[in-house]
Amino acid sequence: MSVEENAPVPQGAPHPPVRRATMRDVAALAGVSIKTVSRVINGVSSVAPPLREKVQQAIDQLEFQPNLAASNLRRTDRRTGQIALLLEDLSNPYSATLTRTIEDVARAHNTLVVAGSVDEDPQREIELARAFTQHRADGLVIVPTTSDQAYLHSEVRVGTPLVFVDRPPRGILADSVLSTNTDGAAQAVRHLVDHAHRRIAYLGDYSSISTAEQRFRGYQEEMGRNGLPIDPRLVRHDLHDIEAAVSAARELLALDDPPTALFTSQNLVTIGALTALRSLGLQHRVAVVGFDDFPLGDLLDPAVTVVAQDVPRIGATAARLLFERIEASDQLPPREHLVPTRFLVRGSGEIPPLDDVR
Amino acid sequence: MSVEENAPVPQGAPHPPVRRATMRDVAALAGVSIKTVSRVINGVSSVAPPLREKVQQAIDQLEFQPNLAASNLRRTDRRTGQIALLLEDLSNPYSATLTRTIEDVARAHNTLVVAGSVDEDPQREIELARAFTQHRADGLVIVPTTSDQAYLHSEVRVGTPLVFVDRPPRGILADSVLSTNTDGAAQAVRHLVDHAHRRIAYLGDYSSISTAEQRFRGYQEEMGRNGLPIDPRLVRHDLHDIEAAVSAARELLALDDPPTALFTSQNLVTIGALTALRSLGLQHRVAVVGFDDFPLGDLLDPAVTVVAQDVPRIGATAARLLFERIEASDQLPPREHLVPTRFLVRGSGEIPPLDDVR
DNA sequence: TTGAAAGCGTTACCAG
DNA sequence: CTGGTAACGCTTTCAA
Repeated sequence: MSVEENAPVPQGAPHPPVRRATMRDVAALAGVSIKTVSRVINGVSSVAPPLREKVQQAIDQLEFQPNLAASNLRRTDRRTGQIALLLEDLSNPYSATLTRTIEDVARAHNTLVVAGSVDEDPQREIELARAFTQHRADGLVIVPTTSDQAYLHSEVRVGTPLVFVDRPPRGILADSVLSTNTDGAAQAVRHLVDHAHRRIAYLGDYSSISTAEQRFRGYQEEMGRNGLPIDPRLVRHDLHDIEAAVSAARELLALDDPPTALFTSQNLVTIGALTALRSLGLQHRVAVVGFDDFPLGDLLDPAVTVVAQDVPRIGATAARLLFERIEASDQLPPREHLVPTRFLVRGSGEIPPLDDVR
Repeated sequence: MSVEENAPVPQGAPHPPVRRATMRDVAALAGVSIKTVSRVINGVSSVAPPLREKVQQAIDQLEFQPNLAASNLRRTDRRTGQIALLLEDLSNPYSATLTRTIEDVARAHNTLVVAGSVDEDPQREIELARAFTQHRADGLVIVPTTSDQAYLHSEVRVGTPLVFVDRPPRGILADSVLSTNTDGAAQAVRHLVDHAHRRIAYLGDYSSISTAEQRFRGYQEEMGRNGLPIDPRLVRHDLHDIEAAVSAARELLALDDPPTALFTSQNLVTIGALTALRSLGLQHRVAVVGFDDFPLGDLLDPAVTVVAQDVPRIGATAARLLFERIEASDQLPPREHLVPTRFLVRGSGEIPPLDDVR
């Protein structure tokens, strides 16, 4: 039954843990009213220095920590000091970087970040959004997976700030922050054309994803502008993971008339294509330009030429928009923000076409 | 006073947003008491079906969303349904994977995850911990940066579950989940020795970091066990970023009697060393074994042999320990959990030593 | 400058 | 099975 006498303090002591001190406890110990304690904690000026001193001592002695939830319940501004992020997958670099950038802005606004992974599962998106709503997050940043976000109708109605990232909202009007997907893809194709390629393959993610669709459009349009026909055998949609991309790339390269260059519309697809090329010993013979940068893209041999999304800027923009709405009184109409992609020339996109067999 | 009649609903409507419905509103509309609404929402069985039906209709009509903060304030179990993570940096793969794994466990416990980056700044750690505490997170997972966590004393006292990851707690007793750093480092060195290396350099992070210290110990001990002397010129501490590692590696390789193998004790240091080797054209001549895996480590040429931490298992273990304490009534004494590293042979660690000039 | 009372949205307790 | 009343920990309102 004895308590450890020397530090450190053990976790899970045999006794029921001590109750947290409340303002009432502090007030009692300091011999003042609860309201005075509140004033001291909130730094309201109108407290006489000696009183303030006594209260502060009581706070320190009791190791008092105010309960923000209780505080916010009564406060006029009704802010919980938390914003929520609905992400594709917290563990992928895009989501992780986005979260980090938003966190930095949030910190400046004295706000914490709660995040969840949706994993391209619409049901999960709805559940997560509901959970965040019931926790009364001050605002939501959403990388949507659902085809329609009308389920957020009631949140819009009560004025919860919403910012969509990567993919625009459907069924509701809200701010969004998007990359210039079509332009970026067109630039990639143009780069390959400028390097004398004519048989350029497209390897893309699920075509139901709006970004994939836009990137494919950029590919199509740029091919057209250069008078190049699109060989349907060189177009592969719906590649969502490395495995699928490896197989698709291998099949393309096994054609009688294989492509001399690959445009891969997404991170994992690029990695899959590179893996396939490497296994065939073709990594220095077939050109590759990928959409989305990835870690160590510059350490590979050849280094990978990519259309990089400016994720930090996307995150910062989204966070800025969100806090503008959280803190502003007058609400402006929703806007769509475009963040330009950056083209990073690093080697794989500058490989010349293999000599054709004519 | 008119409401938009057609979808989509605009964000930032000119009218002041509608007030959220409360249980009181639902009760009034359904013609029942607030308590009955509460029962319906919490799925308590003892509500007559017809009543339940009426209440449910009112809930749907008003788009009522319960306020969890208010609920938790009154509830006996006092859980907020949120756990907090104090991480090194949300955007690095270790932190991101850890977060994701913990999120998965948390989801099964109907709990959300709020996370923050400490950036190796002790002051930031303390501030973040205080913020999480004031939000009354149900438990904390901490990758500590401070040298002493006595500042968490009051949290331990009131029984907030705490789990330390990657580095053990100091100044308090709490659960921890650690990798087998010393063993893993020793295994790396042994591997190099088995491949006939004798001049093996150590490149490590800040020696103040306990994991770096342990990994260095593993290096020392294994060198000793093999009767190999440690040349102080081949030991470089306090390399915390890629830049520093590049410089250090270049210096080592410029020695009259350079190392034939490098053991790098951390992610960024490994990348720096590889960068230096590549720039010198030595990537196929000098062996490298790194601690910590990194994305695409298997796509480089040569692929990188590493001692990989099992981050998913670390995260799952930490989350499991946390929820055991959150949900258990009887508290066991804190434990230290060791998660074994995995040795991944991929190429860079199997390069034989260059012929010495004797 | 200080404090008493009411209230935030919900659940606990105990009658009916 | 249902509801009234008190209470959670804090801020607001208003009076002293």
